[in-house]
Amino acid sequence: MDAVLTELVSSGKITDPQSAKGRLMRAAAHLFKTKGYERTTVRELGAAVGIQSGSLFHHFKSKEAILLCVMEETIVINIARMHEALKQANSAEEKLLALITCELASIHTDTGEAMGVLVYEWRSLGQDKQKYILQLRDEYESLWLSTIEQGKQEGLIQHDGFILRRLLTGAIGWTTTWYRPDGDISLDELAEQTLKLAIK
Amino acid sequence: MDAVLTELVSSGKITDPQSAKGRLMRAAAHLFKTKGYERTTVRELGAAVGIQSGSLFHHFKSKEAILLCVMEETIVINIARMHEALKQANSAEEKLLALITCELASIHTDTGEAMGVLVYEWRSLGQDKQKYILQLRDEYESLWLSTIEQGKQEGLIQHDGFILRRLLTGAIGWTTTWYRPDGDISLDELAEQTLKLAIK
DNA sequence: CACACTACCAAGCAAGCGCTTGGTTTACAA
DNA sequence: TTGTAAACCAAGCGCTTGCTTGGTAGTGTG
Repeated sequence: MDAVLTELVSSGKITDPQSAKGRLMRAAAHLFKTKGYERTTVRELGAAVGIQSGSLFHHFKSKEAILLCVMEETIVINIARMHEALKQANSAEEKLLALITCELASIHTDTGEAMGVLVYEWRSLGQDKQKYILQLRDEYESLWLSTIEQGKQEGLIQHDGFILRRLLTGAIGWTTTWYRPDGDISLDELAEQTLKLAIK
Repeated sequence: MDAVLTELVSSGKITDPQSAKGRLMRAAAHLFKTKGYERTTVRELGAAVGIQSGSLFHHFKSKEAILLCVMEETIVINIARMHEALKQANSAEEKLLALITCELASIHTDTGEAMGVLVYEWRSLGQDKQKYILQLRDEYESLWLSTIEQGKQEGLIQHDGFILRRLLTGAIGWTTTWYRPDGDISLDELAEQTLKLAIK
């Protein structure tokens, strides 16, 4: 558990991963990612943490609330980690690499399954919850856009900012389907290759 | 209906879009894309084409069979269109642009909804069907890889071929969530911008 | 006209779903 | 030791799901 995470837990902004609720959320993220939200039953969720299905509703008021909570906390964690990573970067190129590395890490380390759920299962939320999640991501996205804008001013980037960001979102997000961190190529190498899409 | 599509229909390789089955498949693609496969009921599918839910099973033996058929035919159509587009391209750069344009078109024209289903709903298929679909896409992918390889030999591309293809797959596929062909930027312009990810 | 075949309907079944309820155990503070 | 609240179980309710069944119009063929 890194420093950022510890801070978020002790300030009450996210659930302690050690707690019953936290373990349930990790199990839920795993099942939602591998089976999909709709195909995961509350009975499976209960069984995954060793309780009856009905007992889930002591912790969450509905199955959808579990999904929402998983998404919510993942965003909070990764925004915090992104801010932290940007602190140690100076030039636009360094910042861009930091953002890319951060986003790749969010997909391929501890929050990986939750991030997959965020990308693949947002339609399972009711419309108001979808808006709420989108709003949470806004802070995240504005960090990206301002960094890209800086890169354009430095002559590093030719693309339109919005378009480039969205193309990169897709490129990075898709790695969840094919990249394995324990394979031939390291996360940092993958980040370098991804950066080369934006600059040359 | 373009020439490629007409040929595929008359040779029996894909269902006539005018037929009852064809109309059902289009409606299914639409519902699966907007609501997701699991959240779409057979009653909705029936209602969408004006028949009872039970009558669906006269055309397909199961709901999953509808999903499979939608995916299958979309792949067949787009492989054919890709071959056609490559015929008119010579240099590696032209070929690459043709492939990108083709893939973008597959997502944003008539097969768009079915392509979205292909990307978002493959987990809803049983394992054997998943393998079958993956196998169908192999021909498609090998066209991409050989073109990228040609680009590398011409010094046009620096990236590793496999990695570049997968990054591009993600970048292009993700456009389904944000790009609208009737918006500010044309499909061809988007293709150009996408090409600039790979070459500079 | 008789026959066969395709396309459909009306009704409903068995199974599985999310969630509720009433009661019991556990943990810990007073 | 007692009181209280959190955490959980056992049972099952009401509803929806994919799919089946038995029967019926409509259409073309000999």
